[in-house]
Amino acid sequence: MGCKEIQATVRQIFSNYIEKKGLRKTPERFAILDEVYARTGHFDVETLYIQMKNASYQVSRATLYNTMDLLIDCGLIVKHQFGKNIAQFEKTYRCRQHDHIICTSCGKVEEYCDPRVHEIENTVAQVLDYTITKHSLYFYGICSDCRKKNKT
Amino acid sequence: MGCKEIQATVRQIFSNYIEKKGLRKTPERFAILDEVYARTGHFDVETLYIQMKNASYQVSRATLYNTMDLLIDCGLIVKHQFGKNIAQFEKTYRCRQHDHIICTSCGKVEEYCDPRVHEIENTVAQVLDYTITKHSLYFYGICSDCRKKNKT
DNA sequence: ATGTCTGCAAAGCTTTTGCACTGAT
DNA sequence: ATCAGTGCAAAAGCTTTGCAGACAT
Repeated sequence: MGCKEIQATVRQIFSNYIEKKGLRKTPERFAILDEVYARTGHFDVETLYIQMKNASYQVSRATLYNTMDLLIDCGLIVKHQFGKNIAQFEKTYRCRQHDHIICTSCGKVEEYCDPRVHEIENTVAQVLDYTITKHSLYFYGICSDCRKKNKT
Repeated sequence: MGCKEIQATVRQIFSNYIEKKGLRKTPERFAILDEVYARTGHFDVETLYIQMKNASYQVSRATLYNTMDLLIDCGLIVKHQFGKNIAQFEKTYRCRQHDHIICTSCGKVEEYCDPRVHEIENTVAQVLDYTITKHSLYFYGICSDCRKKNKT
């Protein structure tokens, strides 16, 4: 599936969601969705704002925050708080579900996937009687590069 | 081990830390430590500030934030970001290590402990070559109470 | 005595809100 | 023609910072 097809598909998902919720299909909302899906990796609202200001489409911060909430609600993006006060976002469609490890020395973020996370999720859901909708798992530590540098 | 003994012990830990770092043993720092360890559960800086203002000891927000950083650094408290922008803190000494599940409907926070988290940690550390110092794991969902209410 | 720590207030940053205008339905 | 959505700017809320005075060493 190429970039164009993914764009078309997520637009369709978003479109269905908007209809279902009885909201309006504004050009801003789809422009933001495109911009989000053109990005790779993590980003924050301010970065997206600057980028869209400089590029073809102008949007306000208010609309960006509003649309982020919609995209989260329909599952097209996820929101992270990597220990800072700046929320980081990440697209999810056609992206393998994964968790993150952050190097506290250089700030590098890497991804991994371990099926045991879901096993734990199932156990916790059963024991505490929750309907779990999402999880967030982060490991923090020192990456091998930083370990070497510190020894020098 | 009673409350008094815990207070004495954590004061000693903090005292050693301050000496090792070449910092000063100010009354404010120990007053904040006491207050933190007198609390149960999670709290934010503003709550602590109000409480200390109303109680025997007056401290500034600046000192509170400063001291929180020290207490985190010496491992006497941990900092959480439960998806909001308000940092939540929690004491750690003599507290069983645990993770959290948050009800997205009523905001209730419950705790659980699953040994498989450490197994995942070990695997990730080995595969990606990190020295992992901490992790944060949160599940989000709907608790049984809220599920019942929504059906009414 | 020295220089770190404190308190206060101001500033900084991200996010939210109020309001008038715009545009999707 | 409605009224939800947008943009702008102001406000809000948590956290950090600058600076003068206080006090631990």
